[in-house]
Amino acid sequence: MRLKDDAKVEAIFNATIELTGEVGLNRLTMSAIATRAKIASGTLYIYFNGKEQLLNNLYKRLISEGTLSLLPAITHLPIKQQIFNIWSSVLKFRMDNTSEVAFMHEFRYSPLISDKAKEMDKEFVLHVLRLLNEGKKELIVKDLDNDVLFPLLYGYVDNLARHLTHKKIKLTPEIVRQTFQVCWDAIKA
Amino acid sequence: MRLKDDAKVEAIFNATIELTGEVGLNRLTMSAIATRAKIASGTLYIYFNGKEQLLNNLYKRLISEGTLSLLPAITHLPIKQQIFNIWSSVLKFRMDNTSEVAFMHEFRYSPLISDKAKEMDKEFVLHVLRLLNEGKKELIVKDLDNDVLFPLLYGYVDNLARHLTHKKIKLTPEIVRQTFQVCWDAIKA
DNA sequence: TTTATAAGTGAATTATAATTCACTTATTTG
DNA sequence: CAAATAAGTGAATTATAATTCACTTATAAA
Repeated sequence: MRLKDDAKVEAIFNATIELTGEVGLNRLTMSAIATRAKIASGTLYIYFNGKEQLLNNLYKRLISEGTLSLLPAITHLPIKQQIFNIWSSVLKFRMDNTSEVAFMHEFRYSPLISDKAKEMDKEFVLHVLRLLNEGKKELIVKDLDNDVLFPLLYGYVDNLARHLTHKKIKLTPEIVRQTFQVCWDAIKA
Repeated sequence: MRLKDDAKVEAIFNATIELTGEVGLNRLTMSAIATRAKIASGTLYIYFNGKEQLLNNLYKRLISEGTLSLLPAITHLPIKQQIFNIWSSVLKFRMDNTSEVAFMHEFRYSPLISDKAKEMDKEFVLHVLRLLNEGKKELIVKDLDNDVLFPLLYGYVDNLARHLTHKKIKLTPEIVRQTFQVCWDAIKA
């Protein structure tokens, strides 16, 4: 018997990301994915039950690469330092993987997304919320509800990366520094 | 002869907004729109050339309601006050019109959007950028590039409104105050 | 080697949804 | 009121894209 080919899954995922960037989720077709991945359309159904499953699997994979793997291993640094590290790596990831991020964004707000996929980044969010809470305990972060603080960090990084990418502005250490300063001023006590 | 019926356009727009919220742009069909608007599918094509035109027209209408009309008439207030007024009205608009905002968001990042529609909010953005520039001149706003400052305001309001809506948190004057304070601390010199 | 099994194929099928059009109806205007 | 014109209808058509399946190939295991 023959075994499934990991390289094919990669090719399928890459094709999906590329095509979504080019034509969007709406006009993304299974046959286009197959052609781009250099396989037959039927083969897609050997690897995935259908379009939704394919997209959800890709999304879950990207979320784990784009969030969990960015959490720093070292957790004994000062809070501000830890938040800076996360800010910096998330911003860098989003600037370095624009097609992937575009896919994630479009998919996240589409009705194709499954509940399970939606929950994938929960662990990452929880980590940041814990940091904010510790910061409040140490009196270095504003004593405001996380529902008010978290959207600032998330909304800013999301929009900033999109904006810089759109205007073809390269991410420099200076920009990382400046934007973190803006963030920190926003949330610091 | 018979005249076109403005109320029908309204019904079509409302149906489109509702349905997009329920099933998303992907599964939004012309027949569903027609049924919901209580008209025949063919009638849609009397009012619009097709799906793209319908969606783009709706988007343009919503943008002008959701941005330009929110710009304050009075322009002689202090910069900080003006920014607060805009912050407050944009946040309120976004919390009060969640279906419309969801449509706008999904459509904006879809490939169906026309270049002209994309430019609709330019005037609004320019107004805010002018305010930021004046703030810098008065030394009350950080002397950073607008490419760094603007995404904070836009990203935060966008994400905050979505987050509060999702968690069914009502917008109180206290939240408006707190979130503006966060913003202002972020951008103030 | 052989063979059993599952991957791989892509034309054909099926499903879905956009759009058209021959016809009916309402309303304006002379 | 009658005629003209454009709105309004929805079944039929057309377009598009998901999915299937009878068949071919590759390869792991005997």
